[in-house]
Amino acid sequence: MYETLALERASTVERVAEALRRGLFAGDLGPGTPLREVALAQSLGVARSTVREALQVLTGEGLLTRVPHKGVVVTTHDPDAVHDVVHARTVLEAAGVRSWCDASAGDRQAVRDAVGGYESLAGRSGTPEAPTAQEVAEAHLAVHVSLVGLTGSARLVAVAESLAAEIRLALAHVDRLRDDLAAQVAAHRDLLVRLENGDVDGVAAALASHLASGERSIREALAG
Amino acid sequence: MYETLALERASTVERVAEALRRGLFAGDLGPGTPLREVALAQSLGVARSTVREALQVLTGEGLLTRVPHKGVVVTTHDPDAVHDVVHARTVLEAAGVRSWCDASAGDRQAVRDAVGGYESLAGRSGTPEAPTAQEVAEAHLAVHVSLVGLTGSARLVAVAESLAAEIRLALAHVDRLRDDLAAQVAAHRDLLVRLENGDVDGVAAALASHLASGERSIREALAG
DNA sequence: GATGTCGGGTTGTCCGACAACTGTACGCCC
DNA sequence: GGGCGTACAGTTGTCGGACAACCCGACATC
Repeated sequence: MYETLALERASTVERVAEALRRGLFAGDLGPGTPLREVALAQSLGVARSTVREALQVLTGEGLLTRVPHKGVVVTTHDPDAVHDVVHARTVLEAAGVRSWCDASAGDRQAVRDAVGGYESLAGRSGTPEAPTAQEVAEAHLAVHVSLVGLTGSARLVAVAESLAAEIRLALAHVDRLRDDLAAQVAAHRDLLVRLENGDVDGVAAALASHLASGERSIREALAG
Repeated sequence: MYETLALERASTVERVAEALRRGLFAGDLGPGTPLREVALAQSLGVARSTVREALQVLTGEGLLTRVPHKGVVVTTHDPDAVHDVVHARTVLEAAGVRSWCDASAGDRQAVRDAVGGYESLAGRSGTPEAPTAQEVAEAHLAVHVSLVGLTGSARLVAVAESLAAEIRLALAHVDRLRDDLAAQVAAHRDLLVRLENGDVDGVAAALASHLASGERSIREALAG
């Protein structure tokens, strides 16, 4: 009984971390921006120790970088780091695709749902309730994470989400993927169709090139 | 000039975290053991806030688990968690093995060195300077991590190390792998030989069964 | 037996303080 | 002018203490 009940009590640390995350993804806090502990504590109305804990949480997630005795700054992504993240995602998602046949029905359905969500979001573009760039990026990344979910490993999914967060951070400032949104969605739907048909190797290859092209556009955006 | 110079200044937080890690891996702190902040602060001679930061670091690494308003305890591994970790490692190491041909010479050499280190350590067994169980486990895990290194992704290596740490924790209390140390070493040497011969698929399969058997012995040890 | 109350122990958060460290600016000397 | 030592302001790293919120078990009550 009462299985569906739950209550969320966010600690102050978690609320501070969440506020910073919002600022990060919204682009208010660009890469390299230093985060001063006292200033944050004052403007948020919390103690410095609380801010420190929140900063440490985000540092653990790779969003911030701590330099001893100098402070915490928003992580900057050099091309090598971008490549590393994309490479890691390629490995994880390829592993997920390869286990499509062995995956549980629920995990497979999660992929279908994620693609469907991406589609329906894109379908709203141009209407009064057009999705924001952030929502689109979110839905897009959800598709990719759901592929990793096919491995059935909660830990790998957590890693994939962490990697996605890093990429999202790099994209927060350079979002110009919307020009070909329809094509993007179609490409992902195509991947799913081929998966359902058992074309595992083909999907893996297509995925690799999809991610590589994504990496290129991020690099260009960072360089420009 | 001076490229080889370096100096390590460990912060107090890091020293506390390291001390706790030692206790964890040595088996002094069994799964489920609660870690009281004030008591730790007193016995280590540091402030409570410092202990809190160290605990948060280890919590981020998955070694400890924080329960709100109740405290931090040593993470306990149910069979599902063990399976998840082993499964994740299988995926990562298989990915590494598959990229043997594309890997850099340095990464390949790292595998050879790791296997060599494992062998030389095992060769000392029975002599006056016999290796401790902990050293053996360390060398064994180093081999597996080096396989992930073949992917060339620093982030995946970091994940592999974190997973290895979790397993090492589960093994800290149930170490009875030494009975067949020579066979273990030989099996890993065999993997390397087959890799050098290009038998990628064979190695991947052997690796999977090796990890699965490792999982079995951990499960048995946990159940017993 | 279910419910209400109380008290001890622990965490969550805040505050204030100070040493250690970093980067910069200034003055000095060769 | 360039190298060197020093002083200074800003920031982090660590400390100690304080108190409310909270969890849990024991006890009393209905």
